Amino acid sequence: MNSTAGNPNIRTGKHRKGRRTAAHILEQSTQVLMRDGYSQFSLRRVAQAAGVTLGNLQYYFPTKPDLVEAMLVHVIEGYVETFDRLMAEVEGRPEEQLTAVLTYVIRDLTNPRTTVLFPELWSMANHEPAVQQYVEDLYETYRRIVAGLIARINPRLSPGQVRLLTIFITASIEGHTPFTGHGKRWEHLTPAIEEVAIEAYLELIQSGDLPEVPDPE
Amino acid sequence: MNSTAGNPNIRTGKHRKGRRTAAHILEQSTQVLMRDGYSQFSLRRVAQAAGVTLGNLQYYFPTKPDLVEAMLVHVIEGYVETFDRLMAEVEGRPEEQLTAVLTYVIRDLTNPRTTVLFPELWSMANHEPAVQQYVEDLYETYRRIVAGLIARINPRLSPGQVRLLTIFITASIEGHTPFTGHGKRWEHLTPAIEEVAIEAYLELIQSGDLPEVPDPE
Amino acid sequence: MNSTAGNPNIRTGKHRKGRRTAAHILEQSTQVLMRDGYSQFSLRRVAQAAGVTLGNLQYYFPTKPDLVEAMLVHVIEGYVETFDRLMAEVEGRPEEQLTAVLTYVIRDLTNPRTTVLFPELWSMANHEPAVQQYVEDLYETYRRIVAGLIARINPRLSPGQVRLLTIFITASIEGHTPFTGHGKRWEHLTPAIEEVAIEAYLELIQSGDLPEVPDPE
Amino acid sequence: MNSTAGNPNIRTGKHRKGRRTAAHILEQSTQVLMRDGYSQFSLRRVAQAAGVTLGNLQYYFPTKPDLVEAMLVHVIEGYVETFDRLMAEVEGRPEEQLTAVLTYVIRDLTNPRTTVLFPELWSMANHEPAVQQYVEDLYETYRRIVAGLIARINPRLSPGQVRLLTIFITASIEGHTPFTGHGKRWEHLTPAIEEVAIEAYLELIQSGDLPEVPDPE
DNA sequence: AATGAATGAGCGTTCATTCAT
DNA sequence: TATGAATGAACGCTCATTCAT
Repeated sequence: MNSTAGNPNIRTGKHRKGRRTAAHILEQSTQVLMRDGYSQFSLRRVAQAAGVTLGNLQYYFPTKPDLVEAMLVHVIEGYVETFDRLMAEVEGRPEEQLTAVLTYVIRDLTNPRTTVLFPELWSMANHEPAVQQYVEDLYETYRRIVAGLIARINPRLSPGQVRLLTIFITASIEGHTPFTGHGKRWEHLTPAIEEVAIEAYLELIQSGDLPEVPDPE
Repeated sequence: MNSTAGNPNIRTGKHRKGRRTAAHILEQSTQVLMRDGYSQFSLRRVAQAAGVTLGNLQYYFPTKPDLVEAMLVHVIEGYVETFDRLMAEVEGRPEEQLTAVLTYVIRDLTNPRTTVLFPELWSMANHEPAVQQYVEDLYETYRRIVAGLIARINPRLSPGQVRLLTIFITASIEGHTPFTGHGKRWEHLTPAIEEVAIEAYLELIQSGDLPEVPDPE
Repeated sequence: MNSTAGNPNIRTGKHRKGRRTAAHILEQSTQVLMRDGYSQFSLRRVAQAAGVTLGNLQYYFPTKPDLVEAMLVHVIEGYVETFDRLMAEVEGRPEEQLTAVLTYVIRDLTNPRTTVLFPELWSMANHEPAVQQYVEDLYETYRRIVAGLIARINPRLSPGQVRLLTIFITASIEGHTPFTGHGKRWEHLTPAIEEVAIEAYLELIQSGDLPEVPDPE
Repeated sequence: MNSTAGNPNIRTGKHRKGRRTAAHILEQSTQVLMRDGYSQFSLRRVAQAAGVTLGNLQYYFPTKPDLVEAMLVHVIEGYVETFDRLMAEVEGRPEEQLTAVLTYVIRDLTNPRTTVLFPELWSMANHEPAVQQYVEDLYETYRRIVAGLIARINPRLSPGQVRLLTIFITASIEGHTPFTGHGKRWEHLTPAIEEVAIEAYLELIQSGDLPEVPDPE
């Protein structure tokens, strides 16, 4: 899957060298976003971080939105790939699989990249619909996995209830980012949070004690 | 309590007219932050939104950090006052009081102001320590209220367990902002989320089925 | 002599308090000029240095040129008064009087005020005719004293020769400011320069070995 | 010798066109400094004088200190080259060589560039150490030439005496700038000053009648 | 006599973008 | 592919000045 297939402005490189340059720019672009925040994110900073000239950067990513889009796709691809790998690895009963997935996600919040990047994405999504779309897509991928496992754990749940539980669980976990993320005041509580969260969520799924909600279309 | 007492650069106005101007700038400043995001937040935009000249804006808030700080204090004060009012109103058993507080907070996520402002604050906090401090202070105020109620609901919980539960519950709720907030895809699930969340949290508090964690100092 | 008699914009104060304020502003104004240079000299800085509000400063000195003019007059008055006092003190033969005057001037170059202020005045004079006029007046006062002594030391010199010698001697001394002034690399040579200079100048005056120049009008 | 070798921020142009633009900016920059003085010296004025956009000017000289430094180097290089040329031309006995050098310098004071630029440099040097350094370097180049000739004219002088005489002579000459420089009241005395000065200095050198001073290290 | 409030211009600087080479 | 050159707009900030209080 070519990640930037949708944008004809972006050059991902025809020769080997060009491909490497484009990939390197994307990597450094992400680093700049993490280090400086979107408010200080500029093409010049990215070019400097990547060690290329401004002109050359704009040969690959002609405009700022082009670069941002490509970077988003790049970042999100990384997470999607990780999910795919994770799902290929975990085996056993659905309870164990869900535990593995949620454990991974909760621990990943303490990864500096995740701690910084996701709040950045949430705020960007509030002002740029394109970003909102990409972020939603990533979360939907994640949620589909979780929803599948929930449905297998408790087959009596209606589709609407599965969806509700999925939203509740995944959103709750994301909420820890600014509090138990990397460098945050409560980072050291991560293991305990892990335990409490997973136990509470499994209990909630299994009990099925949920309000009825209309099924999602 | 004078909100800008700490910053001698900021002028809050000595005459009636000046006081109105300064207050008006702060309000419009918040609107600009909500509308455009921090990456597009500029003194010129704020001045235009407030209908004052750039020079006049900087007469009251000489530097951008000064304005941002004052705006943060202004925004946070609003939330703190709301908490105070809320706590003065709710009566009854601690279970009912906690239910009232959490219900309020969950519903408030669908307030456009909250939906937009908090992700902005989370990302800003990652790059500007001063912001991190202010945001932490706000959350700590909120958490102290929640912790007090939790301890009253289940007096057998150790201080460390109370703290753990408080972080878990408050962080989980915050996590819904990008998903059930104003204009978000799952906003319509807010009432159901409310129900699930509060029931689950109360159950968790009462059961006391928690890992042991060192008590906070 | 009221120093600012010529400028109707300037208020030097009617009551005692006002006079003190105006004088204090002038003093601090000079300090700012010395410390920051004319390129960084602003009404705001002067007001802050003087501990008065901008508005109050502009009550006394409505515009920047007004303040600069008053400050110049203030500074120059100081030097003129010093000359007057010096001439009242020195007695004896004209050679000794001249020696006393030149010694004073050469030593005064190492006064921080003189070291900094005069180059400032020279450069300002090149761009603002009003400054040029004031500076010329000061130097003319000084030169008249020197010229008088030279003429008494060697009465055979024509007026043109006296003038020539006066210019040569006074200009030569001024030239040491950037080299033997306060904090300058050759400041420690000041005593030796003093000796060489005065001996050479006296010899020159007494020998009368000078080109003929037209008498000054 | 590449004049801007020390500053990696400055672009001197890699293509023919860019080199011309950078050089043109430097020239016009000097003109603006002469015309308006450092207090009115701004990047916008320089850009306008050079007929380039502000953005383009800052492409070559990213900051104001960068431009000032480059301009200083440019100006000083001009004087150093002139000295070199002068020394290559003058022949004969050291007395004649010194006469040629001092004559040149005294006459050069009436050059508008010199008349205006040097007082500007002296005052700038009092507030910006970098300028002080550059100016000192220029004078040291000049002084070394003069010192060499003095030592040859009177070999019995100690190194300390040579140094003292050099400072005295060169400083004295510089002092005439604000008085006999271009457009100054006593400009017409330049030829007579020339005669008096050189004769007096030669006499002083040859007599060797000087205080003893410690030798310079 | 003094302060507070406001304007409008100009400053140094950074930026996204375009284009020629 | 990549660099160099250039533009024009916007940014945060400082300033001289005016005016009401």
